[in-house]
Amino acid sequence: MRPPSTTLTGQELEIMKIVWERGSSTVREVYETMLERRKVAYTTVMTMMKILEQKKYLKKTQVERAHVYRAAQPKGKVIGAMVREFVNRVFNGSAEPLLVHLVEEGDLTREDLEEIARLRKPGRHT
Amino acid sequence: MRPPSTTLTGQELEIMKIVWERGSSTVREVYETMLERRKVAYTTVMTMMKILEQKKYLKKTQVERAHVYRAAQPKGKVIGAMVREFVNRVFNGSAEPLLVHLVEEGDLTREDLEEIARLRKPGRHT
DNA sequence: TGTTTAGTACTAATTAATTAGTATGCGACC
DNA sequence: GGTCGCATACTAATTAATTAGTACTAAACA
Repeated sequence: MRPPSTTLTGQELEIMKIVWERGSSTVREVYETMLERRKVAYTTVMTMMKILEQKKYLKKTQVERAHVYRAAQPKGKVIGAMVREFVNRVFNGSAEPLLVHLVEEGDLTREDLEEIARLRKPGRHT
Repeated sequence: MRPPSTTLTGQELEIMKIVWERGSSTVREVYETMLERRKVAYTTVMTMMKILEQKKYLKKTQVERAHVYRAAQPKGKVIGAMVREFVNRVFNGSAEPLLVHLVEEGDLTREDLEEIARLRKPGRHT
C-alpha cells in the first residue's frame, strides 16, 4: 500500500555518507562514527547496512570474520537522483524555483551564482 | 522511536499544492483534483486533510454542511522549510553543492543562473 | 582449555505514513 | 415521509522505516 522510497531515506543516507567518505567500512566502523553523533545500537547499524545491500546501495565482501562494505553506486549518481526526485516532487520538475528559494533565503550569494555560471561556461561558448 | 517528518510528506504535499492553488477547498474538491492523477478514496483525502489540520498546515471553517480548508501557512514558507531541510540532510547545510548538481544535470542553464543573479542584485550594489 | 570478545543471523517491536471501510447524520428530492 | 446523496467521525489495516534484542559462532587470550 505504501510505496517504498525510491531514494535513500534519512538514516540510510547517514550511513551511505560515512561509507562514501571512508571508501570501505565494516559495520563497526560505521557504528563508531555514528556514535559520535547519536546513540545507536550496533545491530541497528548492521540491519540498516543489510537493507542497503539488498537495495543495491552497498556491496559486501568477506574479509576475515567481518563483512566489509563498499558503495555499489557512486555518490554523485545517488545524490543526483535524490536531487532530481526532490525537484520533481516539490517543484514539479523545474529547478528554477528551487534556485529562487535558495537565493531568497540567503543560502547562495550572487558570487556563488556567478562562479557556478563560469563552471557552466568553461571558457567561451555555452 | 521513529521520529515524525518535520516537513510535509509526499502525499501531504500533493494535497497542500492543490489547496494553495485553489485558495480554499473542500475535501471533495481536493478529491476530484487528485482523481485526475490517480485512484484514491474520498475518505483517504479526508483523513489526510484532517492530519494536515492537526499539523497546522490547514485551517478549517464550517460552511454549510462541509468543512472548507485553507492553508494555514504560506506556500513560500513551507516550501522554503522543505528546501532547507533537504539541504541540511543531503548537503550538510551548504547550498552550493546542490547548485552544482542542478547545473551538471542540465536542469539549469547559464541563462537561468544569470537571471537569478540579477534578481539578487536588483539594480546596482550587492 | 575455558572464557571473554567480536562478529553475524534471526527475530521482533514500534511508529509514521498511507489507505480506506463502516457508521451516522442531515438536507434534498420524489 | 422515505430514500438518496454527500458530508463527517470513527476505526482499522497495511507497509516502510527504524530500532534493537537474543542466539549462535569463532577467534583471541589468559
